[in-house]
Amino acid sequence: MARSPQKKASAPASGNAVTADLVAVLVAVTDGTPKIVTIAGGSALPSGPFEFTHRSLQTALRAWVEAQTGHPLGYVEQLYTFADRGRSGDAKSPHSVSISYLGLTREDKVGEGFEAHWSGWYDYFPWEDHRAGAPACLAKIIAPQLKAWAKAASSPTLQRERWQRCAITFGLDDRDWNEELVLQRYELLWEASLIPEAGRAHGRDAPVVPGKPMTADHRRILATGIARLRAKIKYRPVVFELMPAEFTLLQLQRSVEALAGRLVHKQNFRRLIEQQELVEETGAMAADTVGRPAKLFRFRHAVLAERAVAGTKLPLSRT
Amino acid sequence: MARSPQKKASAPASGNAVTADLVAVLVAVTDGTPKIVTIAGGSALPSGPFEFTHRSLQTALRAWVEAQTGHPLGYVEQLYTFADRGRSGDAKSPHSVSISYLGLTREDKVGEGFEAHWSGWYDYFPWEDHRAGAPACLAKIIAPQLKAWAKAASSPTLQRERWQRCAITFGLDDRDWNEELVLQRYELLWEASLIPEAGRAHGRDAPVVPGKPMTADHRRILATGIARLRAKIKYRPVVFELMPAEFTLLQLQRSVEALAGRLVHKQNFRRLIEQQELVEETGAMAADTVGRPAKLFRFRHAVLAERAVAGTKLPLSRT
DNA sequence: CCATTTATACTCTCCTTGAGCATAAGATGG
DNA sequence: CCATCTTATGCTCAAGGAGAGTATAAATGG
Repeated sequence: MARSPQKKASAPASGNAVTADLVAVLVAVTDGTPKIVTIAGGSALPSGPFEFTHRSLQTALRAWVEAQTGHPLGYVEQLYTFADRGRSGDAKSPHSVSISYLGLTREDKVGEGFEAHWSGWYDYFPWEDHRAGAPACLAKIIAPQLKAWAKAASSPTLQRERWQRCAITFGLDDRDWNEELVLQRYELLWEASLIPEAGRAHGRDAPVVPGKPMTADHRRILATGIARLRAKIKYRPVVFELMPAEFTLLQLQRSVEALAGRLVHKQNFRRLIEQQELVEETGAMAADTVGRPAKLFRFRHAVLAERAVAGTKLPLSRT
Repeated sequence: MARSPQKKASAPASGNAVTADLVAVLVAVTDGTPKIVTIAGGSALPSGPFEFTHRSLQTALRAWVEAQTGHPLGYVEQLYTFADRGRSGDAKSPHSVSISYLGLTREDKVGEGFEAHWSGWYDYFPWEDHRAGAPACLAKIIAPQLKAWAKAASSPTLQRERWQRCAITFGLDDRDWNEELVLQRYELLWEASLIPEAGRAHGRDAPVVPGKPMTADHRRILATGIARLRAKIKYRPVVFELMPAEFTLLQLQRSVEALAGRLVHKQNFRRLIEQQELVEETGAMAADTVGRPAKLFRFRHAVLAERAVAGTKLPLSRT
């Protein structure tokens, strides 16, 4: 337990040595697929020890990613810090604080000859992609398993409460799907022992929920990152960090949809983008297109000064 | 720099020992004043080393605060993790990672005989309280200083950019005040060397911006906490963590206004609270009141199940 | 020319939000 | 008892925004 304040003022105490790790969720969107940098065959997020030769965590993360990709990292945001005991599964390992970050780039910026590569994030969370309607695995696998878990509660009241939580979190029983609840959904599946990482004693069957697992709590960190990004794109112009220099409005829309995991109304999307003056025409038209050619746009960097701080909006509001 | 991923998988590395500190922003609202727990005569936030006898950071923080106040801590949320080198100002001190938390309680829950006591948070950020209109210090002191700082930039373009940032962030030049930009405002004042903690070489005058300073970066952490809370009350029912069991709608409104630092339209506030069914009547009426007696309400804890996750709203939207 | 695909311009309705008016129900001082 | 002050509470209204649909334009490949 931390000492109580009357015993000390504010100087940091010594002793209590731990190690500090950085874990990064590095996102890109290519052809309507949100991707993340993974290592170890897609079973882990890139991570490494933080070294204090840097002025700050942010600096360290940028330097690390730049060394890996050869390009500066666009948007960076701290996600969460974990310090759970035995986090690595080994109770004897030194205690470690893991500081996770979300970073946005473009896929083409990854350097050569690295173990790291890009994996689609829906490989890890297949139930999160609702662009073609609710995924089959939701109704066929997840909902029944959650129902069974709810039924297994000790009292009828608890059973009802459990199921209500499941229904709200996963949009079951005709409730609306809320794409921002990525972390809550993952944690609920964990609680119900439907996630391999939960590693509890299971009955006859191993957990059957689809989705690729990851080392330690990396999938939880990824869930945190996805949730944060899905929330962020609605009020900050961060999507543009994931776009090429020039793009059509449909490409932009597809990227937003890829991240949010749901479709948006095309005309309304354009209306919002244009009325906020987030983009400007380049004058050129898209070349390789099917159908009527679209104008090419570029991000108006001026808005970063005008409203980086003031907020923007995308048509992804709760219904 | 962190090692690049191709050299390692995901097991935490040893070496690189640091210490982990917890720093807490513990908030209560009494009589329309938002307060925080401070130590050292109000010059620091409560902080202490994290010990790994706890399962998680959250657990450690709760235990620590409970030991101090004798009551469980209501809402807890992680704020940010700092690991800046020389954070404590002493380059030779062991490197330390500071993990900050926001916690909500009630003032009456503080135990006896502790150095810790409550300080009004506007003592540290006088320019953040706009309930009685824009504070005088904004126009009289801050705006001129910022203007001088902007003028001091090397080129006309830079000068304009600086001033535009100032105007947006502080709502100058007839712009709207955005109460959520607490951290950006503090950082801008820091950048302009108008904050004692910035500790740069100053000209003839010491910085003159009003507001009590704090040790190290504690005031920055407090700014982060205020900003987070101001954002949060708009879409999560967290205000109730700060209210007594029974309250009138006006009391609730005053608490929201205290946190947000701005007034809200009374009738619209009630409309929103009631139509979301956040509260229920207790049947009793407020006793010690002036004017027509108000009904007493209590928080409907059912909404935590119904929509803890789904979101709520308060009439504090951007205009 | 046709169907098909995508782009782009409008329209329409419903709901939310900000704001104000009006009335009710207490206390207080004369 | 009345006038006045203060707070509570109910109701209306107008403007703007969001969701959804219609219509037309511009390209492609038969």
